[in-house]
Amino acid sequence: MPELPEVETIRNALREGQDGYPSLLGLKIIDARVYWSRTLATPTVEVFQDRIRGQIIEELGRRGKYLIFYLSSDSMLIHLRMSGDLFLEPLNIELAPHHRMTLEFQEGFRLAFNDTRKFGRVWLVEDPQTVIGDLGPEPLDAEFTSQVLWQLLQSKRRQLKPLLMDQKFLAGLGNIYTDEALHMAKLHPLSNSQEISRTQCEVLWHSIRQVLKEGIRRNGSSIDWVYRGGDFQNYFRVYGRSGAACPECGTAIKRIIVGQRSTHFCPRCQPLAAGANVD
DNA sequence: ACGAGCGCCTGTCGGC
DNA sequence: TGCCGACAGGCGCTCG
Repeated sequence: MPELPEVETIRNALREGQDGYPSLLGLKIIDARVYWSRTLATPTVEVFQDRIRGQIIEELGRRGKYLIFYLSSDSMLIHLRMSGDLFLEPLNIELAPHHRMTLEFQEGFRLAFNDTRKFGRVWLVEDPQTVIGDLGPEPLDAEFTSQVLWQLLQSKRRQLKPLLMDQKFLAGLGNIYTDEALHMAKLHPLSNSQEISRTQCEVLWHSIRQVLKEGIRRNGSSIDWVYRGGDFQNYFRVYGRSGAACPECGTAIKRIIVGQRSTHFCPRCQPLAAGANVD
């Protein structure tokens, strides 16, 4: 489910403490339980439990959509994929149906990784780079300038939307924030990366950062059965709004499939460059 | 290099 | 009511 803003929201909540629970920083993991073994990308359940027991959470980080727990001697990375969620709960309550893994603390509560669709993954490794080493730039970092984006766009010849969602190209954008950024930048999702002008690239760079920052400011989006307090879903310009009026010009938002993903855009605000033939 | 198709999973929703 | 397909915030793989 989550994209960069949702992961950042979770990271902040776990780092600062929430709902009467303290920050996880400095806490010792006294036990780990895994209820769906494939949730663990590496190592095996037995090794995971053995290695993580007794380690202290030193820091909580994020890279793209990965949440990173820096522990005493290892790093644990979590990717929530489509339906994953993390929350704190008392040790004594009954296990919810979709809990895949829990970490227990001596303070009497646990961190639960709940993941209906079982796509989420957890890694325990010595070096986080072995998991996140191939990710593209971090979009909100100072080093990610419009010039960097420009050079990246020029180095590829690909449809804009799948390219922006490619985590090796740029880390953190998913289906929602890509559609939102492309609408803000007035670019068609199927436009080719090499057709983008330097000026359009500048606007796209700004739009990507704008939608991500607004998502974070609103604590992410809450959709369907997953509600964690964010309200960015109430401010979507195009995502999930096919048939509704474009906030800029009133034209009906269109929905097409691009790269096997639902794609929402305004056919008037986001025209395809002449020559290409797509609705 | 690029894009399409499929697999991985469970659940919800709308149409008939 | 029941069934059935479409669809869901992701990503890795294979195949042209």
